[in-house]
Amino acid sequence: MARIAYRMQIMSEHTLGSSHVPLRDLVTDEIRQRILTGLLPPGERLVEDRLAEDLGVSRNPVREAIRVLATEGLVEVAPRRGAAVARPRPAHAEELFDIRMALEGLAARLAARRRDGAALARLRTVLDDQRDADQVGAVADLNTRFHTEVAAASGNEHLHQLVGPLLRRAQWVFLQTAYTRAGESLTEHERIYAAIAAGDEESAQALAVAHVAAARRSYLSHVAAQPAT
Amino acid sequence: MARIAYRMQIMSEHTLGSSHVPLRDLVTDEIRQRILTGLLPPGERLVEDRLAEDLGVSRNPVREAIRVLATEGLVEVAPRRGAAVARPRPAHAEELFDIRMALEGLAARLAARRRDGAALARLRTVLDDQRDADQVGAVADLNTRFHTEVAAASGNEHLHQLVGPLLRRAQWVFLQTAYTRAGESLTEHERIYAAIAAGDEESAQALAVAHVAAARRSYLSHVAAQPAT
DNA sequence: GCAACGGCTTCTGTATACAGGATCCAAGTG
DNA sequence: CACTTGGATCCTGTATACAGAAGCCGTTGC
Repeated sequence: MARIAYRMQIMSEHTLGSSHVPLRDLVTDEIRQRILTGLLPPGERLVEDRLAEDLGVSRNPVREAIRVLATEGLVEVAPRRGAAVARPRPAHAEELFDIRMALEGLAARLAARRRDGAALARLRTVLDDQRDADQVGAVADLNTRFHTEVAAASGNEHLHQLVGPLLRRAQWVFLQTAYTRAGESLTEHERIYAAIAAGDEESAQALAVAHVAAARRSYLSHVAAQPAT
Repeated sequence: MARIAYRMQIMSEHTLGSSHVPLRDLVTDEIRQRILTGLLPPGERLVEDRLAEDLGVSRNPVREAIRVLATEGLVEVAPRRGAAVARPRPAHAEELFDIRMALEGLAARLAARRRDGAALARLRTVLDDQRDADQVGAVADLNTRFHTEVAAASGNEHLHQLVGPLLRRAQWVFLQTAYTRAGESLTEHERIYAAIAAGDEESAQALAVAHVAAARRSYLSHVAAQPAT
């Protein structure tokens, strides 16, 4: 309750009272964040009343948020039995990697073709932040952020819209296995950035695909070494 | 109103009273269908009260349906100003083609790798239906259906889940330009099917990509010849 | 004649209310 | 001892209610 109310406050101050972000959106973000950070673990039931009371709102915004999160794939709903945080199965991680290679490769290529100045600047900023980051949570967020920005830099709105949820799910799956790969990630990101900035479509795509493929290999050996928790 | 109630009836009979499909899902399907068939044209405002009365339900299921359709990208919502059927911009069509080439290429490859018997049988059925279809609406639906089934045959759940909405949007954009490409489509589908059935990953992917690329070229020349309606 | 202002209408955002299915526990029965 | 059965409880699905923002329209002042 306090939390949402607080953020609402911040929002309205920040936007000079113009925008009036609907509660439902704040609720959606909040629940998503709780899932992504592991505060709501996989399998946890999302009881509408409890969430509503916890966030200090009525059930309606919570319900709408749950529908949205369900179409994003973060929660699973069973009719008349309610929603629960989705349980990522091992196969899901592999599936995600396949898709990410295809889409992020495309995104990098399009970004290189486009070479949009503002987008490149944002990428540069993320990379600098990534270099300075040291907290585990921040590292993961910035990693996701970089990939998101590449998708944005592609100029393909749909692609950006698709990659967003995909990356969130990937980050979440990683979270479940307490796995990161910070060092290599940064240098590979730098290479991808360089290729995009140089307008080298071919390299950009190849590097992006290789980057995801490397993450996949690393991830697979990680889960193999440390099986089901 | 009658419509939804009727479908509810059918549903509950069909499933022997076990499933009890929530109204919200029926409402979602109904509105989506109305958008996809053009009954609700782009830009049309989705006034909750009117939809609710029209479908014989209250506003809540309608609201939840709108949120879902919004995350699918079929409707656009402006805070405090309500939802409207999305307006596809020309650039969107191109964006969709890029993404479809990447994802459907991947899907065809994975399907060829997998060669699942049941999935192949479903594909075969769709192709046979497609050969017999003659009504414009049916042709478009079956075309979409084939692509969806390929995604399903990939065995990659996420991919299937991603490609579904994508195809719906593509079909819808096509609808706006009153464009189809039935003949070529069928023969190309047959080739893709053959490659998948033969387990030829490389060909399957190449053919799928070429198929979408051909559709793109054809579409672009079509809209060039017959500009903005 | 035109622009600013104020009230009205419409619609969204949010809360509350109520009905009925799902689940669980306990007691009874074979 | 396992298995069913009845009821109580929890929770979802759906409807209704109400407050306040956005847009519209007529009016008023210049």
